[in-house]
Amino acid sequence: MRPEELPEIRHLHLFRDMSQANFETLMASSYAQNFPQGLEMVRQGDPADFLHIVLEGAVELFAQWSGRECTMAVVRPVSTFILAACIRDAPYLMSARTLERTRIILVPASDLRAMFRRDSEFAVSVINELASCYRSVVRNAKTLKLRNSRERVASYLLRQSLLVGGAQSYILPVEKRLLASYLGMTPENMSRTLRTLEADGVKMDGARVIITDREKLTALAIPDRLIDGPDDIASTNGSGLPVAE
Amino acid sequence: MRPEELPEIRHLHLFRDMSQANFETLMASSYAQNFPQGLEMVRQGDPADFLHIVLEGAVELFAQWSGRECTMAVVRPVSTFILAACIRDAPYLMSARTLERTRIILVPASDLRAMFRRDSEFAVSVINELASCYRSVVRNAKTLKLRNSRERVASYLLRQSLLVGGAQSYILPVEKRLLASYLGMTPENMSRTLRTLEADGVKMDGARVIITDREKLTALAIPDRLIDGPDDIASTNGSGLPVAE
DNA sequence: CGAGCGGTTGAGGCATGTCAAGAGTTGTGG
DNA sequence: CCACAACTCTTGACATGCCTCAACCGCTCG
Repeated sequence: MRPEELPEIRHLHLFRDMSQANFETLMASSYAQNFPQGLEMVRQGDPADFLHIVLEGAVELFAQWSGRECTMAVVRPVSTFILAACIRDAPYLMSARTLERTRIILVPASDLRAMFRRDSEFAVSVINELASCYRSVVRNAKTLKLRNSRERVASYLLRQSLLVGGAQSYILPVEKRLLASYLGMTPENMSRTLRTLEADGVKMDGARVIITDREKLTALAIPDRLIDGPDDIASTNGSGLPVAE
Repeated sequence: MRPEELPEIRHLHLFRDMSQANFETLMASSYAQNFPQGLEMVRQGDPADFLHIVLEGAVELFAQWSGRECTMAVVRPVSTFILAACIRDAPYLMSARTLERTRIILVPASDLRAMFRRDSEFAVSVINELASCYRSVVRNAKTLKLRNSRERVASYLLRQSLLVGGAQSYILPVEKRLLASYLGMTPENMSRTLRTLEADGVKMDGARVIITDREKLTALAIPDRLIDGPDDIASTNGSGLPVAE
């Protein structure tokens, strides 16, 4: 692990409040690894041996069942993932693959579990992290059950705009097919939906989103702080897809 | 609060490992309340002032958006709910209403937050509880995105059978319309789906479920431990709908 | 006994998925 | 540098899953 990386990790809410000595202990047993693009680094069902910290690149978390597959989240630097599985000492519920060349820090789950028993500040950080992540997934479930696909797309596009400072135009942070899977629809349906949304105040130009009538788009998306944020810790990471650990 | 209720609460994983003195302190600042059937006791968006412990009755957690509404979970004794909101000192993401006459213990959120900073055993319990709940919701999201409504019904019916000891016949723990909402479908669609499932090894007689061909039903449901369990702590409570806090 | 509610059934329509084909883009190896 | 392969994205045609609206049954409870 490069010395200049330690402050980046230390800066995470999860590691910010623990003692310096304990942080160093935890990092001493961890190690870095680089993965090429498109590599499945975690397979759902495997025992959760390591907390993963993304330092560079991007990781897709996805789930599989009966030959089907769907994107659950995208994790970008600097964030952690699969904390809950590590804590429960249970199998991963999701698989992970790299979307780009990616650099990861692996923190042994057993050391992690030992550490929050020793360092009560760290325990409090873990509690806050898990509570935030829990709320993110609940929000996700709400949008899936309460909004149709058209509304999900609209609210995603609007929310992304706010995340980049309310910009009238921005570039999608992920491929459309991945976004479609994340939003629970097929790429074809997504493509058609984007076309019809031109009548509702948003237009695409390749991967560029152009909001032509924010009021109209807002009327369709009906943003709700109990679904779309404002976010708790850790749910924004640049991909627009909340971190699910 | 009745003295005989304390051991029931103490028995929960969440409160099992803290010191007796601290448990008593926490309970001393809590109080019981009885609600009639059909009362909305928590409204989404309200500040989370109390952790709720269900001692008797049943509580539905549901979410609303733009005039629509869906059931997120049902909580039965003895369980807690809305832990995460209390920890984050954030607004409730879900509303709650009683399905029956219900007795609840209210634990002030501020005392709760103070307590896990003082009692490190309690902090570890909170961590485990949150991690379990997180995993429950992820499972929930997986079933919503990976299975169609027919498969969700089939796997629910099969899973319930296992929860009551692999019984060939059992009574639905909740009304069908509520179950439909929980599974993300309309009551009409649920009714029709149950009818067609007769060809797949399960038959209804009112609220009674009769499994006529377990193998056939299993082939349709394709149970998966990464979606359907085996459960972590706290996800089984008799309703068959995982507790979402 | 009648109102209200849960459940069921039918008819019809819309939303979404599936299959297929083609355009555009990217990456790779000759 | 170009040709080709692989992939994303788009579009069309079609099938179907699911919802909506409406009516009716049966039960419960005031």
